[in-house]
Amino acid sequence: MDVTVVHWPTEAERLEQLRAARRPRLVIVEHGPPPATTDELEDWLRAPADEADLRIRLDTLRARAVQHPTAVVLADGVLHVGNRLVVFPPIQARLAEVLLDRIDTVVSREALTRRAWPEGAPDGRNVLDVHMAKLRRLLVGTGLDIRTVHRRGYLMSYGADAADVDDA
Amino acid sequence: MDVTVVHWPTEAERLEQLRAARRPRLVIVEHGPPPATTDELEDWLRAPADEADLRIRLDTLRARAVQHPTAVVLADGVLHVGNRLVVFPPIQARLAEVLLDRIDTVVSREALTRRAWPEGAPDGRNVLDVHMAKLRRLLVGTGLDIRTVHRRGYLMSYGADAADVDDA
DNA sequence: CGCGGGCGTTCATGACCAGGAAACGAACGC
DNA sequence: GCGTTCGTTTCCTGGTCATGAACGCCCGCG
Repeated sequence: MDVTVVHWPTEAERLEQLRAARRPRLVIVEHGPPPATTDELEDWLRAPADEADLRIRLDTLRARAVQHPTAVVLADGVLHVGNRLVVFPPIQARLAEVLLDRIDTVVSREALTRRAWPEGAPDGRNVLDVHMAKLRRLLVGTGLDIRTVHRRGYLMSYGADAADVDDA
Repeated sequence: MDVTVVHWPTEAERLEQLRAARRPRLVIVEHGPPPATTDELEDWLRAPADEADLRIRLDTLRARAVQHPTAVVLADGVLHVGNRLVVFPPIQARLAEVLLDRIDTVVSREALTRRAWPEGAPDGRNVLDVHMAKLRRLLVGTGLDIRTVHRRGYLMSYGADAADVDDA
């Protein structure tokens, strides 16, 4: 997910497109007032832009974009986050599905169990825990994050994971 | 909800407080790199700040703060503040519910006790106090704040948390 | 037919959590 | 000051979760 630099007001139309696509963007304001928005994926700078400052604002935007990883698709045991692909074994895949589905809300262990083992769970007292642990490990680096809510279930959300920003 | 202007690095500590309280703030950078964050309630400018630009950035921050209502939703033991999620244990969750429900008004200890322990309170003379203390701790960083009103109960409101910043 | 990899399950152990109780100090209001 | 109310910390107990390691199963492959 990279940040686009766009000039204003010369490239107004391009800016429009970027906004619509919800892509992070930095506006270089050549003259006049900067374009108005409250979108946190947009920032601006005045025209003779200091190189270092520009880089800093770009970094911030990039970091924000990662925090809200626009895309999360899942199909066939494959999770797609940002530009990363993770492959899950069947059980973890089903768990991830439910959790994503109800992201930011608590999902009971019971619901999870039902989805993970549609035809009856095994009954080690502990199976779910183990699979959650494995799932967690598969998720590191994706910006996705599972918190456990004591005695109530689990909760998936976009993480304080501190995604590793590898820029080119 | 107003935006605070704070200088950097001179007032680093004050900035810390504002962040914790999740109050919108504009950092005036006197020298060196600006403080790092991805929080959309923070922005920065270099020191000889242009008056008009400053006003614009302030406006943006204010708009974000309103839009992104220091909002508070609660469901299932999860408190949603800004873009942050906090998970409460059952008793604190119920306490928080009542207090939020009647935000900015005093809630009697008695009412709190009833809600927290629907089927009869335990009777350490002191249980409620303890749980309030715990609740308070869970709330730091959310911008939410509990004041006690002697002999009458408790009162929840949005941060006086860092409102009056007069420290040594 | 034996091997190895991937996956699920089981087990053991230790960390962590919530709530209650008690203790002690601080703040309150007369 | 003084009794009372409130805040915070500490300890304790039952219970829940996390995690690594071992085990077994299925299946494809040489």
